[in-house]
Amino acid sequence: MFTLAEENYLKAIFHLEHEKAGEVSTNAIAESIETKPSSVTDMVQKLAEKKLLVYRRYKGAQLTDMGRKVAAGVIRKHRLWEVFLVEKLKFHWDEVHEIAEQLEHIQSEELITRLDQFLGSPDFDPHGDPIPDKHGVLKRTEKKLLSEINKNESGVCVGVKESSVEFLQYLDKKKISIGTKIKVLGKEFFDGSMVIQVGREQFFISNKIAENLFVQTL
Amino acid sequence: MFTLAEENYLKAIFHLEHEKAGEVSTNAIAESIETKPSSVTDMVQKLAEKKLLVYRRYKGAQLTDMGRKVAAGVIRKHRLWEVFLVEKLKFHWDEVHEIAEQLEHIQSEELITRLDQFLGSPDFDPHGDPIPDKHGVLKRTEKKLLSEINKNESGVCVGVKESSVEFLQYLDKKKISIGTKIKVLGKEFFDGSMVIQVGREQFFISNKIAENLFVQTL
DNA sequence: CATTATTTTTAGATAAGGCTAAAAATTAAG
DNA sequence: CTTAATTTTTAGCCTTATCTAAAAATAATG
Repeated sequence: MFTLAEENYLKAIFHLEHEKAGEVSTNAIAESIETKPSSVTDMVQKLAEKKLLVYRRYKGAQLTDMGRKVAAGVIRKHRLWEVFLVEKLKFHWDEVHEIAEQLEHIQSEELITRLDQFLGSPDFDPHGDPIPDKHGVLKRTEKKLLSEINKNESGVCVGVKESSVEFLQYLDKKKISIGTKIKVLGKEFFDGSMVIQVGREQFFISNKIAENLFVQTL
Repeated sequence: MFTLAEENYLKAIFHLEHEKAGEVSTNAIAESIETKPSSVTDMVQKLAEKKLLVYRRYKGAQLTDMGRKVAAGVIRKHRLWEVFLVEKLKFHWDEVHEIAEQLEHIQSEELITRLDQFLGSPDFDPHGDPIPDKHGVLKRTEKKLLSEINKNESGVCVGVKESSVEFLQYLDKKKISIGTKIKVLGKEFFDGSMVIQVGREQFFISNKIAENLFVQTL
């Protein structure tokens, strides 16, 4: 249906549109996709002819409903494959991106339907990013930093901002991983440190920790 | 490492070399890969420069050890993915070829190592074709038609020649599938019909059945 | 508001992979 | 063993996706 290059452009534009509203600039696409602006101009013109996006010279590009749907489909595949790699093949969550980058382009509706079933129709990938449903709809969720959560609120850990070995090992030690529920019991104005509850344990964390952990509020 | 087109050429030549010995002709490659002879000439010259095959003008191509290894690697991936699709995603064995044709080009040594483990290091794909090991070595096996087996010999069902629905349903009814052990108890010269043993059952089959069932003798 | 600076586009080139048409080798046939 | 048929190769062109260099549009600045 679409070429590898086309899918990659649509995916990049989709992500950029989620970062800031309005038209996506040629340079922004070029940077995100690691190519030259002139190449981007070429490609967006082709994609515009195919009605996958609206393009205004010198202004930028904006996905059409159709373009958005195609992009979401690619992202859905990417994230489902990531779940497969981590859950079934026991890869570590930071090793799977490149492989999923290839797998996301495999063309077969049926394959994805069955893969999704096989994985138990997961809602999030191993990095805590939401998986679009088969219609390209992203589950509307509020992903925030733990540091933004108020006292007595809680959220589910869905990812990390930093992913250094030290940080991941710290989380491991504290038994925090994707899906772990965290409740904020107390919050110190002065330095942003917190007391949180994880499972039956309650403990203190510094602001540095809270600023690098993404949680999902329901 | 290698492009999609290169891998497909190497794979096709590998298969053709197994069909008949000696150099593989340009036309044969063109037919197998559904392309024009002139395109084949072009590509084999490139592959010859990369030392993946030896090419003599007007004579044909022959894989080098390296070319053979690359081809076997692609075939290994293809067949492992087929096992995955059938065993894990519950595809029917005649639906998986096209998808595996895409998956075989995913580049990641580690992925295949883990996939192989996940599948329990299978020796055969769902069609009964042997899966090369990680060094590209094919398990030396004698794949024959059941009709070629002598009285009192036995073999393991590894595939079918014909794959019509009627035939597959017949096999189903007789509880014959990939991996089923079959022993030839008697053979009629006159019409090639046989009496065979499958599990604890003994029954009669016609020559037509015996000529469309591949078995593996050890 | 006129002049830089930046961003974006155009024009022309390149590499991979494929095609058609015509030329050259090889093989087959009389 | 000479001609016809077949196979293979060469030459030239096309498409996709990329690049560089230069031109044009937009934005920023004094």
